Amino acid sequence: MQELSLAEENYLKTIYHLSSAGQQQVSTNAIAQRLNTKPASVSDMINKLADKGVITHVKYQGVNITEEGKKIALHIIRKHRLWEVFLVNKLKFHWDEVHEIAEQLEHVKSPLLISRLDKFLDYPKYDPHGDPIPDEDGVISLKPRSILSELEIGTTCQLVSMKDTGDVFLNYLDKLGMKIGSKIRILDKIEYDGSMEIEIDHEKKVNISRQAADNLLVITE
Amino acid sequence: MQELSLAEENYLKTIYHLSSAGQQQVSTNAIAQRLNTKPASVSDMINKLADKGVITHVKYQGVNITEEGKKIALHIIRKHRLWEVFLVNKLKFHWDEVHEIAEQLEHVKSPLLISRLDKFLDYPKYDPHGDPIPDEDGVISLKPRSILSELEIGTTCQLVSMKDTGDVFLNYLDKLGMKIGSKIRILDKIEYDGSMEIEIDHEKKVNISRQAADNLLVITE
DNA sequence: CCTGTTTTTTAGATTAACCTAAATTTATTA
DNA sequence: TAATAAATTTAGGTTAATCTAAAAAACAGG
Ligand SMILES: [Mn+2]
Ligand SMILES: [Mn+2]
Ligand SMILES: [Mn+2]
Ligand SMILES: [Mn+2]
Repeated sequence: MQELSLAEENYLKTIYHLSSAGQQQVSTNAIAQRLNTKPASVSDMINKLADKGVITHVKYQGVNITEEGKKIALHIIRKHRLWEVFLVNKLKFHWDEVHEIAEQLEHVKSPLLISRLDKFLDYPKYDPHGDPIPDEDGVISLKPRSILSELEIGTTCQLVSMKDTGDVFLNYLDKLGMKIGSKIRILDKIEYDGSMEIEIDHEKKVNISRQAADNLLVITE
Repeated sequence: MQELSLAEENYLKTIYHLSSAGQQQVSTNAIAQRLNTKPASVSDMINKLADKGVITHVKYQGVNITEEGKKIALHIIRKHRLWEVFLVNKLKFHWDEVHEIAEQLEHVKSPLLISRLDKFLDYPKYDPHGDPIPDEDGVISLKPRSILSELEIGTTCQLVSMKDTGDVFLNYLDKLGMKIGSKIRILDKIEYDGSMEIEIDHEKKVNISRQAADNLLVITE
């Protein structure tokens, strides 16, 4: 995998995001807008990235990211999202404060650092915004999400998002120590009212109502 | 405090290190050697840094770092050393693997990040190489080091280095879970043989011999 | 399907951080 | 102390990443 400069990495990541959002073909103007640069600067960079084989380009017709480019972009995205998890879960930042810092941290180069960080964070699958974290090979395994209340006793899963995003509910989850990325094991389900006894992050055991469990989206591992 | 570029930060840090090692005046060649650049490049950068007021320079006579420059340099060094502590204590890197990574991480800009990291690491005073970590104001409080065996019962201190650096001793400490930066509280001293009962990092209680305690250098807080 | 508007590229500059080679200053030592 | 050697600076150039202004191509509405 090639070594790209910081600027090249930011361009490539932006092109990846734009191409997986809209339809492949990414326009010069769209890139310029995202990166707060001028279209002329983008044209320059497009040539450089095309020379390196991470995108293809037909004059006046936008760019496409190549397989190699996609792999590199996903590797940067992996680093970005892992650092975001670190900032929120370990350093206690709020999820809306971490993007800019991760934007810097994602460029740190070290073969070992990210795998150690991944382990330290206990191999999270989603970042604090609920976006999936690609694996070491750049693969995003977007397993279908389940509603917590529908899972069986004994199942282990990871919280990925909430249906109800109201303050009251989020505060309640906060009090329980539950956040996106938390590992949940279902210890028991009470037939009477549908409430559940669960274990959060291998440490805390709590009871949650049927109503709460209906609003928690998780993936099973 | 000014915003310096990555290259400027590396130059300034190098100048600080060279000037606090030898006598103030730092030569162009010495800087070039440290940074693996050419003297001509150093001359360029010297002008830039002098313009910004972080060093002073008299042609053909080397540079001196100013008070402002010192403060900035110490701030970068603080970040470098805190990241080193993170890499060793949290990500389980060995102390001789972390320098290059910290060399990159030290340049991440965020007002909050470092104070949160400092807290997360429990306000370490020394990095994994035994070098002191400057505080937020860039002050290094190099308290005199004591020998553990000479402290009183009830004292809390932090391990900063070992007199005996032989493998056997270091392995023994490793087994006890004791490393540079560990907090040690003296629970009891046995008059009979001078051995001590201590608590390591607020969790583990162990007994160490007089001989071991004689070889542990600590600072009291 | 022509023509005005938008998009994209090209041309030409600038700034930061380097370099080599040559000039200049300082240091050494015969 | 004069000349040789070493250190430092200057001159001139390169590459990466940006910009403005102008040219060229594509698009779109009548
Ligand atoms: Mn970035
Ligand atoms: Mn995110
Ligand atoms: Mn550095
Ligand atoms: Mn160190």
